[in-house]
Amino acid sequence: MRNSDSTWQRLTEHKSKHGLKTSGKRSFVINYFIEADRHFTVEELYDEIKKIRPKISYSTVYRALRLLTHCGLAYECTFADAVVRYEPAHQAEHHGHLICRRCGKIIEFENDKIERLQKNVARKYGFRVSTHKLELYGLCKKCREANKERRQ
Amino acid sequence: MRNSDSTWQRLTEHKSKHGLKTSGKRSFVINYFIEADRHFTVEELYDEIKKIRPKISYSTVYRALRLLTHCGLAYECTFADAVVRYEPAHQAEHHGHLICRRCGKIIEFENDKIERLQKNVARKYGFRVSTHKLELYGLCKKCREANKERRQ
DNA sequence: GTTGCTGCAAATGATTTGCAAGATA
DNA sequence: TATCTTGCAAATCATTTGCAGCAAC
Repeated sequence: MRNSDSTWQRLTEHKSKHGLKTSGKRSFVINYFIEADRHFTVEELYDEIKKIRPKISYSTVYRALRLLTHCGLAYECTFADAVVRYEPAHQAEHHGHLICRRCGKIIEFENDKIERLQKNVARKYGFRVSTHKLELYGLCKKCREANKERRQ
Repeated sequence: MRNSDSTWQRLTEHKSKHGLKTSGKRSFVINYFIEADRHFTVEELYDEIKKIRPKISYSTVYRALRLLTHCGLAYECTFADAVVRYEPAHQAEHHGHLICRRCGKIIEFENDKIERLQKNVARKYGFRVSTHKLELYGLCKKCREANKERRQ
């Protein structure tokens, strides 16, 4: 399912719809993001790409991410640290995030039951839900243990 | 429960702990926010306050909101429009938001079942959850009806 | 050849901060 | 009097944009 033909199809459509040309640099950024299939801050993405293709500029990374957002292949997501991150859209659609407040680790999860309950709640208020965002903040196992040790 | 003595107690503690003095302007902003008991962007809060106390500056509003955040009486929350909002802490702790993508209306809700399921999921991954954030985006009843009318 | 893409530097917008003057303790 | 608070303007930070030169069609 992931990064399926439909991803590339959507890109092609977007390209022809907006009269875009193909460019090696932009393609590289887009591919890198899609293949990595995980969260990035702009800085993280730029730094990783710079190691491989040092001539790609910050602007190009920004512009590629904006393109991905516009054609629905990436979502902006802002966790509690107020830093903007981008995540592959197929991931964003049906999952929540577990975020460790100490080490910053981010785990994704899915849960149909929660989703069904969300829809019920929404209906009660006359809403129809199209997307949702669920973030659970706390401490992961490692960090809880690390905290314990420090206290001893 | 809301805006109980403990709110003012926490403010007093924070004041003495950090050697703050009492100032009419800062108190006004803090009071206004706490009594209003709802979400604000900085701009919204500033604009409303300016009507009543025109001599209060943007900086003062910013500084008051930072103070409230630091002593745990307000939370920053960023919905999908990427605009920073502040909300009273007692509200943030146990509820989700329903957000209409068309008119921007924000409704709060609580749901124990969802919370319990969240804790279960977290446990499965070794996490202990301290706070959570649940946002459901969609269309409210009014906006769905408005959309229908336009289509006819 | 026309139009899009890129890097750079400059612009923008939100937020923070330094500082001098005013207010509180 | 000593220290905190305030408004203003300047600084900062992330992000966007104008433009001249390069690249794709």
